[in-house]
Amino acid sequence: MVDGEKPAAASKEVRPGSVKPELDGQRVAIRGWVHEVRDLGSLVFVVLRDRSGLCQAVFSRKGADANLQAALDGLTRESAVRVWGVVKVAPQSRMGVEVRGDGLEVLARAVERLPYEVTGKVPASMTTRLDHRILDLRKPANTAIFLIADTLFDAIREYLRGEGFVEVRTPKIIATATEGGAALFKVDYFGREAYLAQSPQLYKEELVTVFDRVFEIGPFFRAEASHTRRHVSEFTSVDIEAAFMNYEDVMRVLEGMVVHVFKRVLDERRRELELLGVSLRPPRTPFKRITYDEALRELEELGYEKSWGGDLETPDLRYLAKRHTGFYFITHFPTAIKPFYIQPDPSNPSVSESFDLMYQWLELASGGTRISDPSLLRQRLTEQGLNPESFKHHVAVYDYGMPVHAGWGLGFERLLMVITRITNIREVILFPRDRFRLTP
RNA sequence: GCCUGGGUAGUAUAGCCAGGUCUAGUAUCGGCGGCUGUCGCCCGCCGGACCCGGGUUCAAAUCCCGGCCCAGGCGCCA
Repeated sequence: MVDGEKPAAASKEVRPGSVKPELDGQRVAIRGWVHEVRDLGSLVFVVLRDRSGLCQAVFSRKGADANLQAALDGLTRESAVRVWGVVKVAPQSRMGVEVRGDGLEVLARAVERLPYEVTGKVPASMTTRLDHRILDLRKPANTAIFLIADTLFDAIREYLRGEGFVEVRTPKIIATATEGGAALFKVDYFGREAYLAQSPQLYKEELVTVFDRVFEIGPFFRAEASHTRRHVSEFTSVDIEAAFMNYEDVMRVLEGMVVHVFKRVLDERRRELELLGVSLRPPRTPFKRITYDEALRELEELGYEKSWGGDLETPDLRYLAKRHTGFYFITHFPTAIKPFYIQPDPSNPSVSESFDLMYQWLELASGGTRISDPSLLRQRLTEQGLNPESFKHHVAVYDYGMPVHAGWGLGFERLLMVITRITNIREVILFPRDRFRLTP
């Protein structure tokens, strides 16, 4: 930086993404990261980037003072810099506008040789991308995913609060397996055995007797050795639970929330959707609903016979997706394949008041009416081979006025996959944890 | 856990099936030089790699065995 060349006090601090033709003639200062440098000799183009977007600054070496010369000569990609100059409409530039640079200060220099091409000139494998995740996230299309995620969080909270839900946090370190089923991570809790929570299920049910409607957005853990594009060890769940509601009521909350989220993303994240090449349309409610029995019948029509009582497996769901594009619910699963807390249908106890929200063949959420009768709950615990003694704190709550209630859990990242059209869940998690990856 | 496929410069790949012509090609990258309108800038020169161990063979990036690491599918689930 040079005497007399410091940005004038009058220059306006702007982000790269807000350098628009409307600012023509304005003195600006911009902080960001060097996305690209194209050095033509006496003319140097520097593309600046931050989360708002890109802009081009152009510097002339002719007449540049020694400090600017030195800064341009030693400029490396991904360095954090401050650039100042005058905005000019520039038809000869593809962006249509650029900053005629007067000065450039390197705020934090990046090393010459990066392990990863942020500009995307060379493709990178998933492993390489995740090993250098911070550089990978700087790629505008990847940044876009998480700006959309930010809107998702906000839209979900906005919608659920609007429906009278109170945001809560339940423990992630627990003493016993909550539901059986999924494998849990064991942790050493001051010498005692403890586990990482796989869901807030029991806590959120208990909490409806206090707040009547609760929701939680939080991390949960599964120690399954799964190795697919839609499973990770640590994921984010959006959970709700509501007193005085049944499965049909919470299905309406769920589809309403999905539509609301789509609308907010469409309103606020046009640029990001464009970066991802996604054209979104909000789904229409009500979503299609088919029962488990109907699903079996459809499978049969498609030529895949399946005996009643088993869970719908991945291949089954893929077949069903041929008929059901977009969002749809599958309801009334056999009681036997559902967790102990699910309410059997009073008119036919072999099926339950349960549902899964599907997007094509991807399971996004599952939920249902919960058992509210204490003796039925104890009976179901025993039937599922669980020890009622380990659930005594939970079951006790049912003796203190537990009304009919219902809820669901939604995989946040899976919804994000649907919206961004990303097919590997690792890409929609900042720092994913899977069977093989614990760092960075 | 089971099944399939794969590991070549910092990154992404060609070569492998049909061993020798590979002192391993290309792109990107980094260094140096040139270039006043680039926008995947361009041009020239330079730099950098066969996952590890063993075996077969006159000869191994290439074939065989073992190991390590990874990707995907399934099961299970969100």
